[in-house]
Amino acid sequence: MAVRRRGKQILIDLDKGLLYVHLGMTGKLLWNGRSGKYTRAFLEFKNGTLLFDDIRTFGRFEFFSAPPANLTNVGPDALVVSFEEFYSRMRKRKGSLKVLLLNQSFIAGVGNIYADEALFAARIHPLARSGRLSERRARVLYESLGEVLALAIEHRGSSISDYVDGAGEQGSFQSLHNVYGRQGETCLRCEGTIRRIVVAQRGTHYCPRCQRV
DNA sequence: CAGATCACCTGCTTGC
DNA sequence: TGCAAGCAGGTGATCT
Repeated sequence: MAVRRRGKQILIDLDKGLLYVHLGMTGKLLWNGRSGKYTRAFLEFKNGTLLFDDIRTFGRFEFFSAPPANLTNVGPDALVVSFEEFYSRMRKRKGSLKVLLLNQSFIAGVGNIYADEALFAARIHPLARSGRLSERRARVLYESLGEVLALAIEHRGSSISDYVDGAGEQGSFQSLHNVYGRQGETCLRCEGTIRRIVVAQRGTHYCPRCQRV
């Protein structure tokens, strides 16, 4: 049984078929866990049971005996993509950078918090046009994104409320947020005040003073 | 086909 | 105190 990941997608190869899992916002996998109010699905194996719990039901837990070819129709993983590919594909886009970073077909694995944090680290305005970013600034963004994601993984992500993962642990990256959720507070890098706007239906946080278009 | 908008769902927070 | 309204977010459907 091989377990793979691409972006936010978890793919588990079974003897016959494929299990596709997406945790959405609040999903978690439990091995031999106790089923409860939020257990949405389970799969029994010879040596145990895989449970899928999900409070907000944004996740997916699907078994395919014959997986469709386009099941993983997402771009290269954000931690794997080369700068050359990142930049050349970015240049062809006309929309804003925030939207592009969230687009899983561009690169896979970046969520709302990490898009805001990466743009802040790179000093780039979330509404900056993707196709107009200089190569030098694109490289800063690329490196910032890698650093933000690596640090977040090291801290087991950002836990909302009292959410715990399948191992019963909380993430702690939320205490390291430099811009996400800090609207109205002073920028940690300059004298600006963090602003919150809505982009692509998502809360977007940035410093209007040190993040340039 | 790229981009924009809406809907889905549930627990927590806010306001009266 | 209690209850209603507002909010959060990943993605897929739908429309332009």
